[in-house]
Amino acid sequence: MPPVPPYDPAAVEAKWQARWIERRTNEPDLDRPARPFYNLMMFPYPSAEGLHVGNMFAFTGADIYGRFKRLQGYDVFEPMGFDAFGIHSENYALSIGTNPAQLIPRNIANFRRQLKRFGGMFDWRHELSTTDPAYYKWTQWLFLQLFRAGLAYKKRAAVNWCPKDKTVLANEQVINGRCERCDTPVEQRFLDQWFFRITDFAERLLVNLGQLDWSSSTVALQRNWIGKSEGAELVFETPGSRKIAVFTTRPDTVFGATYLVVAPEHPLVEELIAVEQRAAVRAYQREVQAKDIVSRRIGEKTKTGVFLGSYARNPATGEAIPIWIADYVLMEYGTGAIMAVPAHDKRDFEFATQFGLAIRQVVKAPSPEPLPSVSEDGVLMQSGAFDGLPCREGGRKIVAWLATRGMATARVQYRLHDWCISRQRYWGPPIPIIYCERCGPVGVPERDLPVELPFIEDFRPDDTGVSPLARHKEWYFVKCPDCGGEGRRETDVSDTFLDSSWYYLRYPSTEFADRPFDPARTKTWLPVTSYIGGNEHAVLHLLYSRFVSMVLKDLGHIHFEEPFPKLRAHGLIVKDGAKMSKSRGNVVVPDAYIQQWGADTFRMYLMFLGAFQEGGDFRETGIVGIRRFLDKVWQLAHEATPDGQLAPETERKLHQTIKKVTTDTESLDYNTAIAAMMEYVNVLRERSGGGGGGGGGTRQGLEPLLVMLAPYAPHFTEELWELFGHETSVFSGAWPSHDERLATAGDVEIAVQVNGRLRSRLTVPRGTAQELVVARVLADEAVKKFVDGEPLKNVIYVQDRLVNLVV
RNA sequence: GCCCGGGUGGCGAAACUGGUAGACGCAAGGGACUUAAAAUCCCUUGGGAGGCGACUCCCAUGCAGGUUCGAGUCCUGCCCCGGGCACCA
Repeated sequence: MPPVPPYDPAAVEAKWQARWIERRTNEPDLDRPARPFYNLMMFPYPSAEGLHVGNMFAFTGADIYGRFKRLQGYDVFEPMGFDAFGIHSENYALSIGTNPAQLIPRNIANFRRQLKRFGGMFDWRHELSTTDPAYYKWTQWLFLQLFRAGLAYKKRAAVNWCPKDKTVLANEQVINGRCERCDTPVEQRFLDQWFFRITDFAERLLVNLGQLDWSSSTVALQRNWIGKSEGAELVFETPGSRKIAVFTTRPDTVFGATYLVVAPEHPLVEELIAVEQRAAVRAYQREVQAKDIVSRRIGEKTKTGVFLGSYARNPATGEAIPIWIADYVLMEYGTGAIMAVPAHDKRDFEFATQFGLAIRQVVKAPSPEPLPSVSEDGVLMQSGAFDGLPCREGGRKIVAWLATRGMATARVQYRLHDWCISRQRYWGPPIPIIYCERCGPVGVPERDLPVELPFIEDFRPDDTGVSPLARHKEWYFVKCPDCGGEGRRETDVSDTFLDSSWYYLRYPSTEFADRPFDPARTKTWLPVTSYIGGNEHAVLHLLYSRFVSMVLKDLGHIHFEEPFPKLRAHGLIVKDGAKMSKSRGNVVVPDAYIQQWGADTFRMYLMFLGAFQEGGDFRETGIVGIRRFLDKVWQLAHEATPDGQLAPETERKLHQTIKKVTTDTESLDYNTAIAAMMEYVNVLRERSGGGGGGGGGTRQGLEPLLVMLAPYAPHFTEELWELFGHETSVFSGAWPSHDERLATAGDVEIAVQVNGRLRSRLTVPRGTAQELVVARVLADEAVKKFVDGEPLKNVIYVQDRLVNLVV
């Protein structure tokens, strides 16, 4: 027998990557697929550091699934692209003094090289980048669809402002109330911003969650984010007949409302200030405004607030109660005003204690507990005619009673806010609006799209609080498309999440310059068949994408409203127990590992690290185990005989392996699928008389293994598939099916217990009847010792698994 | 504080609807081959006790209880770790 050539991953992988391109292996027919399968993974942000192992872990897992579906006979479309706009890129570009327009293409080129090297089944004909004018033309189009449908509007809203850098900061750039770059305390500033009315879709976004086949963790994150609360709006009247509406989830506690709090920005504040409190209130309002948004929202230890000097009537008790302003009440939630029930709310209790306000208990908890007692399990007390009622029932009755006087309405409240899409920055698609002195804000007509982002030498944000685009005069001043009069462009760019909210629609249609997505292609390929990504995008990206799909469906552009009926979240790869990040300096780049071990080994190693949907800690010990496994398969294949019957045990193991690898790959349990293939290879090797020569397996035993292994180690299996004389790709083959009869043939070992404790084992043919098993067990010395002549009280028999004698 | 995960050998992890805990892999120890090393192959490996030995018994899945013939798995109450939300009324 000739010596087996060594397995040289670099050569094998280069050969097959070239051949896949030549043979167009990864390019499905997008127009006439027999069984379309859109295999999507979350596209990366092309950082300067390059693709890290976390990206590769995610993409490998998704790629395995796509290749698996391909082998099951689907026409799998697996595209890849780059999410390259945004503050991330811009800040990095600022820090190294390069324009992002020059930086990003370099980063993309590097990512593309890495993505090709790891062996993904990507259809590169359909690559896209969100920074490409051919792409963002349609991002702008999307904005205009929303604008024309009345779903985009402008509103003054608070932003974080660094007074030293004179720029708007994203929330992530504010660390402990200070600018992450210069450490200056950050302030709130109010600027006009574009918003999308996503809150109009809150209920639909919530209800639809019920029909989605998604990882439960992701569903929970979305549900929390939407944050539906059911409660009531109650009205408190002032002696001057001003009505102050409050939202509460606990209308049952209204008899315990001893004061009101309104947000410092509440429009009624002006009318409610008593003369003698004017100075104090003004000072407080200024103090609140000087805080940044982040630290205001993340509760501080001590509460602050000021008495307005006026009173309102509690609609239940008729008492006059004081009105305060405090920044623990937020203008953007509910009505911007609350009824404070210090006995039954932690925050109100803290505030009341601090300022010496009345505390009145109105709920009696089932077991005595100190105030504040927030449980809804108790019954009402000190609540007039409602005493003794359980909280929930009492709440409903109180609302009904107050409603007769127009003082209450049941209502729901969501915590979801409208989506602010404006960014006073440079690196994004310009929002396609022109402000005309005569016509107001006018959408840029479609024929004038894209509104190209001009190349600006100095793209730093400046002290005007508007985007650097405003400095580019010939870009900034334009004619109004409606009346031809003087106009100016909107200088804000849009949020990166708008770019990524529709990219899955673009992939199948990238070659069409005249439409965002081709109707026929969209009909064929969407919604996405399988979407795999990380939970870091569980909320914003996925929620915005769902919202955009709903809008496009309502406007008649697409035929579905849920873009991702099936979604799986992969786990996170961490390093030394911590998330990989540039600042921690623990980012692991895959290149060196691929260089040393090859892409196939490294792919499998990442998948073998732990459960795909749970993630794990990256270590390098153990890579060699995968390489040893591949070497064994390589050896077996080279020594394999062309034919020959499989031994019964081998055949049984093969069918068990097919069964397990099929179900495990389907459920993304890649680590156990790999383990099953390892077990099978161990059996083949025992059969063939160990390694180092002697026999090898047979092709019958190995070909199904190669197919099952192909999604995991695509280059490696192509090479051996070819060795076996196949002229087409292993991915043109068919996934093996198992024969249940063969998989379960043979003997089984049964556990023998006495009183639930394992005392012996017994090997019998599968399917042996209880009587026979029990008879043999009772004859067993090891068992007799424990039964000790006692009569059997009970015998538990689990077919083919266990017998338990109870004495 | 609330909502998700999770806690199993020296390490990464397995374990179907409750049914032989530790599959698979790493590391470690011993042996074979070799002038030697690497590579490869074979054996051992949760802890404890007993036996020359094939073996036998006890303990063991974060902690404390419970349900059950039987619990890593179900229930109750705690502790710890990771992630998300967070003054959301």
